[in-house]
Amino acid sequence: MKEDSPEKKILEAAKFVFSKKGYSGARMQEIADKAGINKSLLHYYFRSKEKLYDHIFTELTNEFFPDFNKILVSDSNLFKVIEVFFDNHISLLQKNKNIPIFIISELNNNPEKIYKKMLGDFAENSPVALLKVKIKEGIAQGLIREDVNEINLLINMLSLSIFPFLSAPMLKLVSGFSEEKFTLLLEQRKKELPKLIIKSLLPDK
Amino acid sequence: MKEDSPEKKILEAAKFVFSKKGYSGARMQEIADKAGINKSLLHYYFRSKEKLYDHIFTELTNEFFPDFNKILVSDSNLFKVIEVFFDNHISLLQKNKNIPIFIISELNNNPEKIYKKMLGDFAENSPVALLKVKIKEGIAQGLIREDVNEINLLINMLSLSIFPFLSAPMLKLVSGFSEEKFTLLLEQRKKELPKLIIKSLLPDK
DNA sequence: TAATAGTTTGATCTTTTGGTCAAAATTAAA
DNA sequence: TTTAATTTTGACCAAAAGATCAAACTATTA
Repeated sequence: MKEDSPEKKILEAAKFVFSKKGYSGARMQEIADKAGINKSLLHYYFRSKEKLYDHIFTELTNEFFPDFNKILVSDSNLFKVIEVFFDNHISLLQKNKNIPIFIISELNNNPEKIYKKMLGDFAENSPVALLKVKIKEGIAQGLIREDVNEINLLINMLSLSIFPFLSAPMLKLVSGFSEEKFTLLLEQRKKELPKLIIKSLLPDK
Repeated sequence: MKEDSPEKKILEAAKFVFSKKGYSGARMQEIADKAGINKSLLHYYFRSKEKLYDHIFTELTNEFFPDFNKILVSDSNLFKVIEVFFDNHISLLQKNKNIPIFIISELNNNPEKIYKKMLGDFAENSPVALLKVKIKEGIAQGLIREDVNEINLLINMLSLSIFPFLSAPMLKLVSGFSEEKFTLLLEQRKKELPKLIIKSLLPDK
């Protein structure tokens, strides 16, 4: 498909508008305008708003979930996995800044849709299961506390990497955070967060 | 205002629908149905959808931001402040489970609106400024590391307490998390998260 | 109790918005 | 170069959704 073909332009525009305003907030007219084409052409290529949305949904989740899973699949130990996770996951989000708000919104409006998608993408190797194995190994080696739990760990890791992207608009307003300052903050977090999480796993004393 | 007055019923219904579906996803008809009244009555009491939304917006943020601020205003030391924060903040969110998604969405569609609200509510005593003072005290006493930064600390605290509510629908699907199990998770986090954060602040060794 | 003010409703209007369609323009094929 | 297929457009349609209004109903009060 050519770079500036109508399809490409539509998909790009739709991705932008849907991910920013959600399904109900998005307007076909706005997408058409942004793509520089007639509204009818939208329906020519993608029969309906819903079909177009489904395209975007698939596109966005496809470029996100598999990468997300790959990050956790690794043969290194838990500490290394955590280090790599924050670096890769935050980098991934930097390339798709509005994926978090999109997925969180979708999750609230259509939990089943995301769930089905995840079932397909994660199948056997769910992040939760993977973490569980690594944790068991760590405990067996006496490297981490015995009460470490995979769900809590995953929630903490996801919280810390995703939340800044959800609150980015606020950050930008509050502290006069420029785009560059935000980038700096993220780079700093890529290094600090693994330390923070690992410290919390270590046995006391 | 009486408990079951139309106004009350409308506000309750509107709060539910708006916070679940957002402004553009909400339907006046649905609000009317949920309130058990005629759609015209909605317009009789609140001239327009936007006006009604503004009411809800004010109501939701009013019951949230001031409490949020109160939590951080305290004369105890940083560690105590952190402990109290997680307990109170998570409890507050438990009583308003869909506030996080509402505010995050609003933040993305209308950053200025939230910003103005915060400016009014926080005025002089911004949480950021308050944390900064506590951190300085802690550093002066040699209790915490010297490179601790108030923005990062606040982001971490907010991330860890808010994110579970944003991803609750997923949790409920993935691990067959029931409402009770979710509550249990939260109670556990109220105790674990202060430890996690405090550990990350302590000087090495 | 009669009159007035306030409340509630159903019908209806208007605007917004997703969607269709025939015709024009463009590209590909014969 | 003519013909056929494909793409693009503008005009229009229909449904959805917010808003209005006069009439009916209820409560207040003079």
